[in-house]
Amino acid sequence: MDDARSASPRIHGAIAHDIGVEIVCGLRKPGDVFGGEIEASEALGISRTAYREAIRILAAKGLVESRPKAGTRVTARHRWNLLDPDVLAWTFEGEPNPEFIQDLFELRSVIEPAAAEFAARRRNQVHLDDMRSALDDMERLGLADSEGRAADQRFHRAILAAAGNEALAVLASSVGAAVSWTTKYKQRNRALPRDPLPDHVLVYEGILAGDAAAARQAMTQLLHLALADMDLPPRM
Amino acid sequence: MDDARSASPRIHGAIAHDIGVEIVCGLRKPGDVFGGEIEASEALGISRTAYREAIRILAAKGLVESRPKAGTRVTARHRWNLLDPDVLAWTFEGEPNPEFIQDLFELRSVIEPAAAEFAARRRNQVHLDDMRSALDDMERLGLADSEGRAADQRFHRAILAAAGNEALAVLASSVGAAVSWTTKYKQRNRALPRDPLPDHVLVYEGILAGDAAAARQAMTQLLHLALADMDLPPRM
DNA sequence: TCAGCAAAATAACTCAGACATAATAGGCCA
DNA sequence: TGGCCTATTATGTCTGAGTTATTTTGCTGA
Repeated sequence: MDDARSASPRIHGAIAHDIGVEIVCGLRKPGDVFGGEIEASEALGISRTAYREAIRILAAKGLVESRPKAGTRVTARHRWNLLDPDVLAWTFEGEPNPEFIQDLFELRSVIEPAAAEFAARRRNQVHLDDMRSALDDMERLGLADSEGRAADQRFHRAILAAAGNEALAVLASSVGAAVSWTTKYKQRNRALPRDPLPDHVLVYEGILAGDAAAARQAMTQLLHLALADMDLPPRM
Repeated sequence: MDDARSASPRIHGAIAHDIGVEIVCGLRKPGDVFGGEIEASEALGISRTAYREAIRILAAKGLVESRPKAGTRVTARHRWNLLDPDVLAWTFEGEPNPEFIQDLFELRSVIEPAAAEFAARRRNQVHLDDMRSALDDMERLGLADSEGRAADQRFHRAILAAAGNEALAVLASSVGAAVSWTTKYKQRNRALPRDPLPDHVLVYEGILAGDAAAARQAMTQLLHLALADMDLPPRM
């Protein structure tokens, strides 16, 4: 009937997805209690097994908490793993809170310049080759093309690899994906205020030269450009 | 017998914990396949239900992946949610990779100065009062005392609250907790190279004055001090 | 009236066994 | 050799029963 589901998620995954979206979208608020397993599961038309596994997934991401007798309820928002890839994706399926989007952009503006700085210090030839290659593809294809945007992401991934910090890499990867949801969401129907390629090249040159300060500065500049593409009101 | 478990984890939680620790400690390597559910569950002396729910938890954190016929296997490390609070805690139960610890310190040295900077711009009186109060407790109790260290954490939490960035806050909270595991792990049996309180006061004064650059600088200084307490070899 | 304790109620939790589904492996045929 | 088709197998799903832990209720006694 209403199978707006994606490829082939098993039932528990699909239910976890659905309830997860309901939570992050605010349809279910912190403190809200789920009906008992039997009622809730048969309300969804699934078995208790599948329902329970879905709840386990949500609990693993800090979205719900279940205790005997007390029942299962949505946890306080500060307990949520907001940067979990799934939670992030679910958040951007609905219409995410503008303030949260700002938070993510801000977080990226903290992470990526630092990554560029580290990359300038620790890059090796392979990293530089990857960046150069991605840059060439970007120039050849342009950012209007989807492959061109893939090249853009390759460029950023190469920088993260060069930064040599695993924790930073997984974090930036999640945040970067979320931010790209946003830009895709807005369909980038108008031209960018300025060609972004020169800024990318500046970042690359800074890293190539091993100039940490220059790389950081160039990356900051690049992100400001991306931010200008959004119509988010500037924060203080 | 071997009940090093915390409060009252249900079976599935306990098993998820145990297997999770085995994975992050490298006892089970990426690509390793788990035996079939029936064998694995009865090897652990539990039912298939509980075993499956444990696997669901691990899958939600990106540590394992299971597909029909192919079986359940440990995923590649770059897929792991390294910053998930549980994964972080499990990592620090074993003897974590020194490089990863360095990564976390480095990540904190990226996040917290930025948080201090934002806090200097956005703090209100309540935030300032919280910081001041925490600072007073720290002075009164000292960092040798456990309550004194709790005050230290309150200080940092107040800064994060003042920074007004939810994503930054949850992230810093996880990383900060992990870093504190490390320092507790080392039992801080020797005196700090310098009294950390003056540095804390400098951070506070920067935020109080609304001087973003000063707050950032002071926080960076503070973290360098904490880093010096560890015996990690300095990176380039 | 209230503090403390015991019993009942209720929800999640665990177990066992069966069947369904899907992806792989291997054989079969052209 | 190449592609298709079947058999295998592990995960996925369902059902129903029984267990456990926590909250709530209600009782008792001070």
